[in-house]
Amino acid sequence: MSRSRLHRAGGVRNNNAPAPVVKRLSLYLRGLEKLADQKIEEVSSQQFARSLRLTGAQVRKDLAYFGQFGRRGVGYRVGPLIETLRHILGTDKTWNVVVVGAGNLGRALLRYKGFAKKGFRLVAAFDIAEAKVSVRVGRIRVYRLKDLDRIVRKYAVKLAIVTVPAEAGQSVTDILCAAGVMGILNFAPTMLDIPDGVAVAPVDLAAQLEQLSFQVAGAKVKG
Amino acid sequence: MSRSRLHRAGGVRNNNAPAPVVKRLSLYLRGLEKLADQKIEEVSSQQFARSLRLTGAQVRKDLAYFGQFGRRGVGYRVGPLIETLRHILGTDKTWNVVVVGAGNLGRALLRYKGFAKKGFRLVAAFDIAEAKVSVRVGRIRVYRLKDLDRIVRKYAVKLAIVTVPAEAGQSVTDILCAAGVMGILNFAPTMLDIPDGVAVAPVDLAAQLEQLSFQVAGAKVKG
DNA sequence: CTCTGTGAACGACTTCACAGCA
DNA sequence: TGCTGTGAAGTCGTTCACAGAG
Repeated sequence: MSRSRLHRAGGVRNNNAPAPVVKRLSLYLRGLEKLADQKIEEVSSQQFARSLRLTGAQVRKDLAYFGQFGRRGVGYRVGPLIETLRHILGTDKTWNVVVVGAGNLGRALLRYKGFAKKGFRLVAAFDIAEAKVSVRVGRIRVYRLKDLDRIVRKYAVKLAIVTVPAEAGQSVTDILCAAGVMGILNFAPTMLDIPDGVAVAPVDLAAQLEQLSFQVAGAKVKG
Repeated sequence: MSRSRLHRAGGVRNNNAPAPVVKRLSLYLRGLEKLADQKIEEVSSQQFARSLRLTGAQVRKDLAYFGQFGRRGVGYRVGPLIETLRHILGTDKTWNVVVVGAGNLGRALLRYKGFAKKGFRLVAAFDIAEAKVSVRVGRIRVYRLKDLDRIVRKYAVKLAIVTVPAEAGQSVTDILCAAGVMGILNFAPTMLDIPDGVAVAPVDLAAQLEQLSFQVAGAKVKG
């Protein structure tokens, strides 16, 4: 394909890329942002891949799922590619996000600065414990669960972070989905039943440690 | 293989299973623990798989990487399989773990009860900020970074959780590896250089939200 | 008959290798 | 020459389907 209209327009293809590719897009974006901090304006797939412990071919093929962003003989322009990836990932616009569960983890996430830099704005938190309700964590207020529907609609919230105990995970999820939330970052160590069209990203911290345990204990067997 | 010595001894094969299989092992363990809570003692691969949104064949094949644990015509015994999976994952013994970085996230993890249930004991935390040093978070004390080597050796710590800013990730990692840590759960949004034999599990929370953003924004295009 | 364990078939992702453009 | 974009080849994981045990 030579100098397609798509390329000139800066358009983005979406040939339903495999999930692993989309996962790496986030990694690429982070890597590119680091290069931009270093005032590096151009990078070849090879150079860039090395810093991520991948291969140039993989970077090129991954990006090619979405369009033609490189320049032959040169490489990729860092700034424009950052813009493009943000557009693909949908983070060129700001997302309002709520946190359900104002326990230790929930409060820590409410204070975490990293989300804002990536285009996510935490707008409210929710908890069932009266003691936690109405207080502020950082700038964000903790509401009663019964206010969830109202607030989610008011701020057009599409993404939620769930940090409640496993037992409460499903009921909270039902409330979120009913209110129109379309994506859930789930820290509750339980499987959530969700309607079609809603996405869940599970994060099981204990399971992550288990994986390390396996690798460390297993290495002993081999070596 | 019929009634092998391996099976009767309750031994565990390790035919270097693929990473996705090992990842699911943690999921299986969680699911089985839930069944055990419900006093369910036996389960077929089919039944079990349904609750995890997988197929029976996949569950059977995954487990078969490590041995023969089922009974034909019956299914799997929940209790013994839990023991087996813990043994495979290395969590039948307790691991001492340290947390480096006593910011919001680090402190939240220090208070998180879920680790203990899975065989991980947090023994100490570390931070560079003098204001955070010497205080206790829950039962765990926060030490100066210069005490890390001593403490890690004293408690034979092999696993660490890193919750420092991206810029500090690498230097903290070097100190951990020098002290003998073999596995790092990394919340710092940066790529860590580690010696051979050391394992890293990266957890990029902002990237997880990006994945949801992609799915939610992308769904709009299709539907 | 039920359900496991497992080769064989299939499909998905990655790597290779090179044509084509700058 | 240098580097991208991409079919073709190869590898890895999943699903199928059935023999065999209980």
